[in-house]
Amino acid sequence: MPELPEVETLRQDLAKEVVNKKIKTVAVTNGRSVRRHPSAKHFRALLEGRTIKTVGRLGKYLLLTLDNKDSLVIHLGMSGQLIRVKNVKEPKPKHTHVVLTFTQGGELRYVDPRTFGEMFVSSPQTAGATPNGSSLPAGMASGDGAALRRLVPELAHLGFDPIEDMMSWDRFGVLLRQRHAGLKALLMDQEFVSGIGNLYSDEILFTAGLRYDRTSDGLSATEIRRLYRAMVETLTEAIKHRGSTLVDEQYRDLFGEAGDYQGSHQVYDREGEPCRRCRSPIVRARSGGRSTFYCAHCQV
DNA sequence: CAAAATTCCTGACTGC
DNA sequence: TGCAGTCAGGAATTTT
Repeated sequence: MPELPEVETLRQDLAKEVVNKKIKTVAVTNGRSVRRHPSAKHFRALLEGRTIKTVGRLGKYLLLTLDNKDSLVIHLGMSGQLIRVKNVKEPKPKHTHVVLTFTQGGELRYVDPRTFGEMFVSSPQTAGATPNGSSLPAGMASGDGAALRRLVPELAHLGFDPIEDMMSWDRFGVLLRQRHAGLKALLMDQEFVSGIGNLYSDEILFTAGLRYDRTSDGLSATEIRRLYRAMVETLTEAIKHRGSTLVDEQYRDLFGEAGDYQGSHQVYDREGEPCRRCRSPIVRARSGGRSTFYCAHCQV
């Protein structure tokens, strides 16, 4: 399941591949993937003829801004893939639901077996709640979280982006103490911090040396600092490795290549295997309906 | 058959 | 009693 590092990898590649490309046609073969729109025709009409200007990201959402200030928003859900194809003749994989064909230079395909993901076009002006409708800052390549949020009112509820929106440990501590939630649940709460899912929350908590069920308002100053550092470092490292592709998972980058970070996993999906730090077996627990992996010795 | 995990929704429970 | 926050559980989904 693509989380922040996988989505960021996609963003970087999309920025090189589709910026300044003009969308000639849009084919929707599964309406569920564009379910926010009244119809597939509506979705198509908003995209055809538009040119992609920038590629941003907020949490797990990709934002392709268009030349008319609308944004094509993409969330991959659990099994979504974006594939850049130069040769339009290439056979379409099963579960290809949306295809954007460019005027010159191939197409962008959206593939999503489980259809939890979605695409939609957002208009800053019509969606209201944007008093001054200020336009896109020139030269914005990746995400200025505040600017992106202004552009896409549908994403206004998302919490800060841990990579784009840096903050002090003090500030992070204030946010933690405003809540009284289990650390894992909080890290996965997209309204608190956006982009972290089951895999990376486990990895971050291992690196921080904190158990998943510690409460957010019960951390010492040192622990707060460790958690913040672990969050930024883990995600940054995973981005360097172009994300995680699990054995049974279907995350692939824009060109169909696997990520490389799975080999660095400390706890995720390692039940019973020795902790890389202390050799004691990794424990699997259940939290919020999800599998949780941790080291009972290293994480306190 | 169960498990995997995303967002959204609802109902239950807790503390003040 | 009510309210806000937290949390568990279910739906939608397909593959292994």
